[in-house]
Amino acid sequence: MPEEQAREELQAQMALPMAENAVMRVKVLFPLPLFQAFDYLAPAEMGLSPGDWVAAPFGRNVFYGVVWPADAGENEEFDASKLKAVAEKVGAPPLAGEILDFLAWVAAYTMFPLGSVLRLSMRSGEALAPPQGLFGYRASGAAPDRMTAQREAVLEAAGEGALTAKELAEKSGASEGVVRGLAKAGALTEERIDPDPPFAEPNPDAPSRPLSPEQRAAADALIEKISAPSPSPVLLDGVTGSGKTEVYLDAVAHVLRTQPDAQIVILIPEIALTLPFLKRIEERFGAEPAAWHSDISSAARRRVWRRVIEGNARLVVGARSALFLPYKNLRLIVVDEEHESAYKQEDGVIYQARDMAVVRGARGKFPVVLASATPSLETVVNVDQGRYDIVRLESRFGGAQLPDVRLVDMRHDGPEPGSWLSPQLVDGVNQAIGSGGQALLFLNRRGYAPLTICRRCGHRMKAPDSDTFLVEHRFENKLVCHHTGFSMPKPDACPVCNAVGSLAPCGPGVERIAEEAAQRWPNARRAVLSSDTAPSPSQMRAILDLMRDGGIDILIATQIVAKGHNFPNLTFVGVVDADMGLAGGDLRAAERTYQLLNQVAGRAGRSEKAGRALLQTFAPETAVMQALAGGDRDDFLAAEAQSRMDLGFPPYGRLAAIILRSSNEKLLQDSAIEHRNAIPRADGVEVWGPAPAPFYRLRGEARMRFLVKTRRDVHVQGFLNAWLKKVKLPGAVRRVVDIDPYTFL
DNA sequence: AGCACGCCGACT
DNA sequence: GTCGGCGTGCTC
Repeated sequence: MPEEQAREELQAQMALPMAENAVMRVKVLFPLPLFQAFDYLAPAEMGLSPGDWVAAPFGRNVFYGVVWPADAGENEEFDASKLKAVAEKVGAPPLAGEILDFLAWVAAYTMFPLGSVLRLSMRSGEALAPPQGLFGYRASGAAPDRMTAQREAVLEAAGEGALTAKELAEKSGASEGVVRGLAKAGALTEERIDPDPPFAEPNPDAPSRPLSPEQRAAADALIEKISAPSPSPVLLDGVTGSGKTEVYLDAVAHVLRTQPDAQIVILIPEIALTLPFLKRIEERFGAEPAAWHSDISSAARRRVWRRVIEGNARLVVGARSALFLPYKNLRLIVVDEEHESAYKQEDGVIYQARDMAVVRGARGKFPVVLASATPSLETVVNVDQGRYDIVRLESRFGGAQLPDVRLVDMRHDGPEPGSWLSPQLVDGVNQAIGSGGQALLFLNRRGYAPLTICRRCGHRMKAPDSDTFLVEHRFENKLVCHHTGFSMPKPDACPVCNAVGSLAPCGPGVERIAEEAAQRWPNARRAVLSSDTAPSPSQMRAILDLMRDGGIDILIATQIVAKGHNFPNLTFVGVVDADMGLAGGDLRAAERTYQLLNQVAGRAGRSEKAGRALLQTFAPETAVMQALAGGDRDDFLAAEAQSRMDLGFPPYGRLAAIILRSSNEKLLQDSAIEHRNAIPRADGVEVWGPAPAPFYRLRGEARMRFLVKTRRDVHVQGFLNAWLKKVKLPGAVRRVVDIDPYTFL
């Protein structure tokens, strides 16, 4: 066994006093779900230090890992006979800067294994392997001995840069054999091509539209704040349509200009928004930024990862996972739409990317800019308490007016039975399309009806392996579970009482609103936009472009429409069910409703045309609805803050959820009881549960939940560690800790 | 994450 | 009598 041999050799060397043959011990962390790094032997001449990449035998495999810093005060002595040797040092640049510290912090905070957190930084599996030999061909200028039509076509196709045989064959229509033949004949020269071509340098001074005086002032204020020696995070608070993107891009330009080695990442919440956003960045800086999200190809992933760790990708735009890339010299993070719940990662390592961005900035002593038109309460409180700075941008760009937002009290002014649109809403649409404008009907619910109920026995149609109601999708004649993706044809008879034709749709989805719109406005050009009608980004783009260009009179849409789109001719927005997000006891429900509806209403009147929005609600007196109608965001936030303070909820207290799940219900219940019996007594801590999680059964698994609420000064992780280490988990029960839970599912 | 070790049901 | 199910535990 070469491994054993290597170890024996190293151990033999240890006995020798010569320094150049000395063996040292290093800690190696693997991207596996393990809580600690493991000790290895390595020859001193390998010159390993923390952050270096190595390959090391672990169990029966050899894995890539990272040399990890030794714990402070760790024993210097070690038993070499128990240690294996590092297999090799990998020729990739080391993890540098704040990242090791940051990863350790995230692991301790989220309570996930350190190795799992490291994996977030290694999401390009093959990036550490030596680059595959990739050869390309270019014309040598020499003519081949014999010329044929196909050879001619290939030489014609060979251009400035080297192209692979495959590319040349595709371009010329000849086979790869012809290409190789020409290379052999000396008419094409073969050369290695870089599988990871570098990113073009962004130009901070590329020609761009000048900022308005207000934008200029905001950009200057932002630049001043981020240039402080030890900058605080800055909230860039700008109403929809104020051009805050241009403002923070100006700050990005400043960093690019003044720090020639600096890297910058802009985090955005939605992958669907990436393409148009990338184009915008490219226009501003005259170069394509490095894009990172879960959907990119493995080749692109590898390229970005390598260029990022080398420090050669200076501007990265990405989804939340881009925060964990191994930047060589990260100097600025921008979190766009910081209030978006998409920043909360819910599978694997559970984290809040916006909050972790702030942590990474603090560890690396660089600025973090949080941008939003409707900042989260957490961020606003951080500003009020002086932990964050703020820059405000108050007026809409180009003289556009904020829409006039009013409420329809559904208790008195609701629609006729069998209809979902109140007379006022119908009137709003009529006025808009009658005067050559466009209307948007917003309902954040896919499908035709959210619930199907048997009129005879009262049975509600549920997914077979989950506690979720099936949503009718009439276009496809299916019943669909929106949580698990289960779907079935809509049955003719009730599966419980067998009554034929008794299954009745309850409540509206966008498809049902579309049906009503078709009856009311048969001559208008209508379209439905949801993830069902536009499953791919390009289909979505097509509908949005059609809307922008005036090809649609009435658009019926879910929240897809809320962000980042500009419809210059949209003059009316009707919100079918403004109360929808308020049900369900989520502590951020009101805040999210405010953010979403404010954003939707803000779609109207983005150019010179005045806009109007009507919100149908059964609770017009609530603080959210009053804030939406009166436009006083600060009053609303103050009311929200007060109620969270009264309840001791975040940001005035801390929350954590423990979720136990298992397909073995008996084991799950026993384990839940065992957990309850082990809850330690602690000052300033309340534990609720065990309670069945909402959707108790999901994909055949049952789930129980504990909710922990503590005072802000309590170290929740310490409490949880003390508690959870007392309970041994049966293998069939999975346990997940969610620090700062958003949804309690 | 892998992978082995270890105890209980249907097969050559 | 064995093959193999996946529950449990370990990897420097």
